[in-house]
Amino acid sequence: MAYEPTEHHPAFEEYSEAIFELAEDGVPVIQARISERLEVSRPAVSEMVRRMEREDLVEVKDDGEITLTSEGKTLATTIVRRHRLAECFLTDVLGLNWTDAHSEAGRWEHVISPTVETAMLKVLGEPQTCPHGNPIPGSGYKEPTGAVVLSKIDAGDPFTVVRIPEELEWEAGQLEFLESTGLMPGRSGVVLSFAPDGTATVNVGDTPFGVGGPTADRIVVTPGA
Amino acid sequence: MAYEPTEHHPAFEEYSEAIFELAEDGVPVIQARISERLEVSRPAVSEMVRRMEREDLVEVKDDGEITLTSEGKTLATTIVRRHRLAECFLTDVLGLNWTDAHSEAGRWEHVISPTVETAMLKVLGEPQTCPHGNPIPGSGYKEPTGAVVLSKIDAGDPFTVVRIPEELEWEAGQLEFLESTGLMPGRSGVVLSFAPDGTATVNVGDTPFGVGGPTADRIVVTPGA
DNA sequence: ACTTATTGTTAGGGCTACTTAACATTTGAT
DNA sequence: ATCAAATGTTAAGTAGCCCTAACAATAAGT
Repeated sequence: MAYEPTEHHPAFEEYSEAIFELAEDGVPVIQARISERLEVSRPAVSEMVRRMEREDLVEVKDDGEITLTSEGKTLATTIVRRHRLAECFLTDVLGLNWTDAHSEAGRWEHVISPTVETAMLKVLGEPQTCPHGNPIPGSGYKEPTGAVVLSKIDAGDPFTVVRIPEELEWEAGQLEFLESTGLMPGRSGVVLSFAPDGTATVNVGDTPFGVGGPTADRIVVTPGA
Repeated sequence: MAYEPTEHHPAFEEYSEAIFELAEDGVPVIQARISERLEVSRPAVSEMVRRMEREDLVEVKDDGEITLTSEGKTLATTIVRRHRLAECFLTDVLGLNWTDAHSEAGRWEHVISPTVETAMLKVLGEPQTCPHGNPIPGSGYKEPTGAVVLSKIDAGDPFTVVRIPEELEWEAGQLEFLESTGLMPGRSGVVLSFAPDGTATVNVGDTPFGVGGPTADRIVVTPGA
């Protein structure tokens, strides 16, 4: 019981998070992209953006680009931090797999209080990234220098996975696939070849497998083993 | 993100839980009591009860008594189980105090999935009660024979705390008080005296303290140390 | 018996967050 | 330059869950 609402409406949390992550992924932050990511209609986004503007969470530039205000950024980083912390917690403490952890964290992020957040940080030993390698805001994490996307690695060269951007986590089956192949942060492998359509063939374990062009364009790696 | 709704509306979860716990506490389950516990207006309860009746979660007897259908009972015990499991988890794994654990669990109960529930049970070693001593539905817990309320213990006699009913957990400051005095499940003490108004003076540690009549009427104990 | 308190219901709203349909505008491609 | 695609907005409506005000019925107290 005690269905205590959070300081901000859950929808505001959700939209702020989406805006933050789109920017993080290098996607232009416009209403249409938010509509796609949250799977809501464009009018719904239009209305929410207006409300968030009124509440001083976002600003809309003349060209339609949406940016978070400092208040909006605070909200967004709080939710993203809780999301990624929850993912760590769910995998490390509760033993969930990558995929489940991601979807569960999507609900947990809205109910984690400052008290619990602190307790989780302590139990986990102040992690700096989520299990997919994405930085936990406020942890002081610095992405390794020389990080590039997988598709930039030359055929024949080795690489080490840095992170799976949030954008890919949303594609159905993507996390399952990456987890099953072992293409996960910290793992090293070799790019065997590239097909004309951009598909990469890589090897991080026993068996080579193909990674689609758009996916290889997003996965962040460092050159070398 | 991924603000996935649970199978049932959160409000249905909340109402089912309230109904279950009122019955558990021996309070007649009528709309007025639900209204008080959930702190919503009577018309709101009236409407929700009608909707839950339509959805086959509850039945309303001629005298106004509300009972859960088997479907309603399933929902209620699920939520109560998750609530109490979360309380165990929050205190044992994350180190929260009694009071915080109770209010946090009020939100957690709505986001815990079957997968997480199973994982928590495993990590906690299949607990049978929450930190306040209330049974976790499905755990097979049996209340000790001879359990009575504190006010039934004779002055001068020893007792051991069994549980703090859910009803008391909702009173502001109650859990803080009980935790600070050490009047918690498993702890033993002695009833020193009863005042004419029912107030009990008890000792479970160094310093005797008073427990109000209505509270003493609810706390469940077993006679003996 | 009469008054008061308790309980449930109607009626009339409100707010949030969503939907579809329709339209206007902008952008891009050829 | 033109046609199509992409984008944002209005309008109108829905569902969920809540509110106050007002009223009717029942239960209880003196």
